[in-house]
Amino acid sequence: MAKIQTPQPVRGTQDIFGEDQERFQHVVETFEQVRRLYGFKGVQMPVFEPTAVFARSLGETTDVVSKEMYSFEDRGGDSLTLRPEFTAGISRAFLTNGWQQHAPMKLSAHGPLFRYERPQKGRYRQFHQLDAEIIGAGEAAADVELLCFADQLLKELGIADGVTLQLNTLGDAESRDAWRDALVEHFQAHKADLSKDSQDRLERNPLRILDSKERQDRPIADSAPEIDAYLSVEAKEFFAEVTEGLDACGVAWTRNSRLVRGLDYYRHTAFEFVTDRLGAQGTVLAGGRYDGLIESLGGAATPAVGWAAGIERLGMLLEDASSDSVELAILPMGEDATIKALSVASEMRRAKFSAEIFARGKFKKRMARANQVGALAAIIIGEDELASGKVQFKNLATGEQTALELADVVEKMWDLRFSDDLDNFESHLDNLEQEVAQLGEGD
RNA sequence: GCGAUCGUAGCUCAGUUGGUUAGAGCGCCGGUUUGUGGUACCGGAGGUCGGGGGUUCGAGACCCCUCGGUCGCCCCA
Repeated sequence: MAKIQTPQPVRGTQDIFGEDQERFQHVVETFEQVRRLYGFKGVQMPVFEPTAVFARSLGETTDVVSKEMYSFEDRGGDSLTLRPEFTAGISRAFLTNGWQQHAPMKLSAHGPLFRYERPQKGRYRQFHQLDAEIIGAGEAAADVELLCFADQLLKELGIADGVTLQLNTLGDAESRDAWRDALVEHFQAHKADLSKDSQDRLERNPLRILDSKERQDRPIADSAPEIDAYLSVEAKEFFAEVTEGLDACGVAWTRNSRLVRGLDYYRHTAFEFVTDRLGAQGTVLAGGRYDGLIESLGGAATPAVGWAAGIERLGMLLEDASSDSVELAILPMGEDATIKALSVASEMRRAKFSAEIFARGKFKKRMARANQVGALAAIIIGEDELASGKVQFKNLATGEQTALELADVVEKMWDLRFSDDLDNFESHLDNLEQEVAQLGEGD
């Protein structure tokens, strides 16, 4: 057979394995746990949709649609797009499945997303997000619940330290338009002093000048009119309800009146959980209220809020990855023992212990391997054991070794697992106590 | 899309102004010890020097192109 040059992976894609995979898995599992506490139903969405789902919802204006989507024609000639986000697809599903009858709906999803961007750390062309949406709820309590969910998720992941919730309001449609006009007027007046990039932004996306990184833009951006002066009474009231709710839930936040969203369908609440630990990709979880989106997809005006968070970025912030551990190592010696090991292994696995057979290489090496994977105990099966019907059971923590019937092994393993869990629990408690003590000192 | 920087073994890297068969540590496999986790010593496997082209008697090194990583910018749904 002719050999070909081994194909390289596609730029910006990753093979997630080992420690990275464990981090990834931990993020997803924690998300699934917390989402249940808040009553969010999981949904599975298609990975591709008609291009119109994203093009229409995003407004077909920006680079986003024209340059950063994976769009292609399928064999039937339809234009399809690999999903670059969850929100538009979920909104489409809400409309095409008649989910209005269930409103308000609390939905959560996670999976791969695709954007044609220049890869950097924490930024890939195929990446993965967690997503939470509340559709059909126009009240501030929905924003609060969603933010509490996000806050608790970050805390459960143990990465809330050094991550701050930045919060802003974009007001309702009239507030937003009035503010936008005032901003354009302000920037127009100082156009000559703006950076080249920001002069362009003035045409395309003036709100973005507010968070420009150009030094020369800062004075102009910082002196720009605040949204607060343009908020309608209702919008002001709405924002107050959100912040009061957050305070009541014990969610820490800071006001960032420079925080904006690029797209027109955003209303009221906008937020980002930001860290300085990931370089230029500091946003770890972001979202807002998008009351205008579902209407732009051809549905009835439907209020909605949501957020999304990058799984890779969350994973990078985790302290350390807990690895999948093997509880029981089985070391057979000789062919007959290997067969026996297979039956012992399945018996142990049916008893809900993770078990692994180490049959290759020197015996010494295998024992070392058993130790390395963190097994609580090892079972040794050789000719003697085959004859006697018992196995050697070795506690790898103490080195203590005894001959046992298989039924007794199960019992021993329960004991070992229990005391192991207890140890972990106690050291976890110690850590918590230390943290509490430090908090006390800080005050 | 723009700018910068890097790419040598599974991993981290060394490789003198271009000069014979490309090295080290860790890891892996084996031996001293074919029934016990550590250490030591000995041995072994593993490399299209990211890829292609060029300059040269000679290229891992120099030049061009290309692919990929990283860090910014743009964008960020």
